[in-house]
Amino acid sequence: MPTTSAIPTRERIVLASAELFRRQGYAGTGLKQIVGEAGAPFGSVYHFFPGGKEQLADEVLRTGGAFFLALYEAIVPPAETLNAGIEAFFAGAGLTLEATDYADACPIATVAGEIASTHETLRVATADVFESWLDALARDLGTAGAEEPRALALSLLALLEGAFLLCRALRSTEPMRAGAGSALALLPQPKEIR
Amino acid sequence: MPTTSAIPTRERIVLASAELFRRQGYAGTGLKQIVGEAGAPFGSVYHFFPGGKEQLADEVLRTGGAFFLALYEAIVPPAETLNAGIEAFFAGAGLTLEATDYADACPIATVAGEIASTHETLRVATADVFESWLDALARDLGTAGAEEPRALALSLLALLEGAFLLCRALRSTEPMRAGAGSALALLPQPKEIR
DNA sequence: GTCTATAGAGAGATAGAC
DNA sequence: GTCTATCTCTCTATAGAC
Repeated sequence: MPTTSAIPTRERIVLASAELFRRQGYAGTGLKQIVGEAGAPFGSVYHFFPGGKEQLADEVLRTGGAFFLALYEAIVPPAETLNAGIEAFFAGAGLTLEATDYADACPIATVAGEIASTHETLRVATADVFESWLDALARDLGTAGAEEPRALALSLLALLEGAFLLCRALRSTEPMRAGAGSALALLPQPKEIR
Repeated sequence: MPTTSAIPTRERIVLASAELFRRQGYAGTGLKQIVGEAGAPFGSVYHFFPGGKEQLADEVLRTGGAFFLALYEAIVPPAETLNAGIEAFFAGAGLTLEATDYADACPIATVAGEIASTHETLRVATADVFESWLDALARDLGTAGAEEPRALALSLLALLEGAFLLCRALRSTEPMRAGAGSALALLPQPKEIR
C-alpha cells in the first residue's frame, strides 16, 4: 500500500453526488453539500467538471444508469427463468429500500422527474439511460417469447419506477411486492402443456 | 394593471404553485417565481401561509390530490365498464401530456420523489393523497370482482406513475399506451353471459 | 493542480409603511 | 390587511493564493 487515498477525488465527488441526487433531487442538493460529503475541496468540482453542476449531474445520471444496467445483467439473465430473474430483481429493490430507510430507489428517477421540463440536456441523459434499460429488458423478453417485447418492457419499467415512488412515499415495501406480482402476471408464461 | 381579479389572491397562489411544483419540483421552484406567476405581492405568501413554503406546499399537494381524485371519480365510475373507464383515464393522461408539452403529469409525483427523504410533513401529505386514490381504485376493483383489490390498485397506480415519468423523460406517449395495455390485461375480465 | 476566499445572484423570511 | 423594501442566508461560480 504505497499511497493513502483509496478513491480518487473525482470519483468521490461523483459517488457522493449520485447518493444525494437520488435522495434529494437535483435542485435540492447543493454543491457545498456534495463536496462536504465527498471530503473534497469546493474548487475540485469546477476543476473536474468545468461545466459546473449540470455537467456533474449529466455524468452522475449516465454512470448511475450504467451501474443499474449492470445490476440487471448480473441478476436477470443468469437466472434459471426470466420469471425468477424479474422476481429476484423486484425483491432486491424492496430489500434495498428497507435497508436504506427508503432512500435509495432508482438512481435517476428523482432527478428525471424534476428536470424533465427545465434542463433539456439532463432530460436527454435520463432518456438515454431509460432506453438502455429498455433495450436490455426487451431483448430478454423477446428471448422468453413475449409478443410485444418493447411494450412489455415499458410496462415493466413503469411498474418498477411507480413502485419505487409509492414505496418511498408510503414508507412500505407493499407497492413493490404488489408490483412484482403484477410483473409476473404480465410476463409470457413458461411453456407448459395445456 | 387590474384593479380587481376574478380569482382571489390566495387561490391564485395555490394554483400557480401547483403548476410550478408539478413541473419543476419543490426545491426548484422559488416563492418569487410563484408570486410572479400568480400576480400577487410577495408578502401575500406569508400572509396566507404563515408556515411559509412548506405550509403552502402541503396545501398544494392535498388540493391537487383531491382534484385528481375528483377527475378519477368523474371518468372511471360512470363508464360502462371498469375496463373502459381505466382505458379512458390512461388515454386522457396521454392527451394531457401531449397538450402540455409533457409538463403536466401527476400533480404530486415530482414533489413526492424529491421530498420523500427530506421533508417528513410533505411526505405524509403525499402518502395521504396516494392512499385516497388507492381507496377509490380498490373500491372499484373490488366491485368489478378483483380478488386482491388493494394489491391490484397499487400496481395500477404504479403503472400510471411510472408511465408518467417515462413519458416525460422520453417525450413520448408510448409508455402511457403500453401501460394502458398492461393495465387492461391485469384487470379482472368482465363476466361473460352465457 | 489543489484548495481557499469571495463575488454576485437569488433564496426564504420579516418588518413596517400605507 | 395589502404590499414594498430589505434582511440574512445559501446558492453557483470564479479568482487567485499556495
